[in-house]
Amino acid sequence: MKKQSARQLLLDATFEEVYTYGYAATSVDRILKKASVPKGSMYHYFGSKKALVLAMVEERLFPKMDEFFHFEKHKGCTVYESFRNTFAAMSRNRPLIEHGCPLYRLMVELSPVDKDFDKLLIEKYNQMHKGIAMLLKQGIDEKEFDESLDYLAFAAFMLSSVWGILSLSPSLSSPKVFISQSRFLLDELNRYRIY
Amino acid sequence: MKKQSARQLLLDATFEEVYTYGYAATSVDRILKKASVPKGSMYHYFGSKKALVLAMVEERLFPKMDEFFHFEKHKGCTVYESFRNTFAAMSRNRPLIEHGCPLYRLMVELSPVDKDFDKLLIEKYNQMHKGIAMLLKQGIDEKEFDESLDYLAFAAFMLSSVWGILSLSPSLSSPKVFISQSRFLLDELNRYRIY
DNA sequence: TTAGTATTAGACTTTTTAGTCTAGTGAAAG
DNA sequence: CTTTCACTAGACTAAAAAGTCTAATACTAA
Repeated sequence: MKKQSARQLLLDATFEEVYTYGYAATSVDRILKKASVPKGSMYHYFGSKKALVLAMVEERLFPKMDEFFHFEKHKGCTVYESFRNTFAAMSRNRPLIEHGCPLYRLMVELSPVDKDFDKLLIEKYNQMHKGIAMLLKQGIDEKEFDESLDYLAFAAFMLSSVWGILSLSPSLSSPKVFISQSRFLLDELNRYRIY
Repeated sequence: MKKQSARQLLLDATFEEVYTYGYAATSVDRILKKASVPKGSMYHYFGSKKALVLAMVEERLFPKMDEFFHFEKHKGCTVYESFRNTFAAMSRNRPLIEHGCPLYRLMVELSPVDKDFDKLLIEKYNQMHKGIAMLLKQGIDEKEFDESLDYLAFAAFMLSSVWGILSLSPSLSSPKVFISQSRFLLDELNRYRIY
């Protein structure tokens, strides 16, 4: 399928540019140059800069999120251990540690000023929140965690905290810092474990 | 001193525009219109858009931060209670809950791409981190908290988490959500209390 | 091969951007 | 009163922005 090649190149370049510079500071011309695609092609596939970036969010950013954040019970692990493993994997993910969470960065920039972006980004937020919450709930159901754990609230807290840590200035961010800070989340979760 | 009035109006308008739209999406012309100040005056006081915003950060945003985040031991309170009070006060601060932390939002947008902004914002980060850490340290010294509390790491975690919570999409943010999520930070701190 | 559609190409337009320039105004000091 | 200088005023410029347009080209199916 060579037919989609220009479209795919555009989405790839758009992800990189927006991840680096943010939405407002990204220019269509720079995307075209990076993708080596002429303007006519871009406006053939996408109606506007905004439409291009919205498509990029769905087709590049969301899948990338599923790669970064993997909240499922790992084989032969408790729920607690699964979170521990996931955090450890995140700390080893260079782009994530260095550039922060692409979804959250876009949310910080655009959610307050654009309801189309807000709606789309919140869809993914809800999905992730639900994923984490269900995993915590599973831990409660399987008597790993105490019933007093407010799994919905804690899932939201985990998301906020992790995004907060990841999206600090690159000068403040490193695998070690991520491990050190995320440990407090694990410790807090550990409070609810039943021995 | 009427002499400084145009300058002050510019800084006020710049804070509002940048807090709302971010740096890249803020235009000098809109600032001038909002402040009702002609262009000549602006370029008399400030050499460029960037210089204007850097001045705004120092003269408006930083003082605002000291207002929002008040990490000192409150009179007649334990350190734990002081944090609890500060969080409660933050949850009642409308602009903070609705628009997020202005420093963090700017850090997310600019730290990765502009070292002048990064340097300035990190200065404030370090100051706040130190303030929180010293307060925790005081709690350890006064036997309120166990020595095992890594006060530097926990102070960093608190900052990241609070910023993460505050700067979520406005659709996800509310006083209740802030209280519910920040409670986990207090619970975690509570683990280290000596009774 | 050919007709028809999808894609490419990039010059062009319009709007907006940051920033410049020069003439003027007003207050304060001599 | 007058000189001086900080400040005002906004028209102007140049660059960059998003988006349009038309003609050429490459596929694809008949």
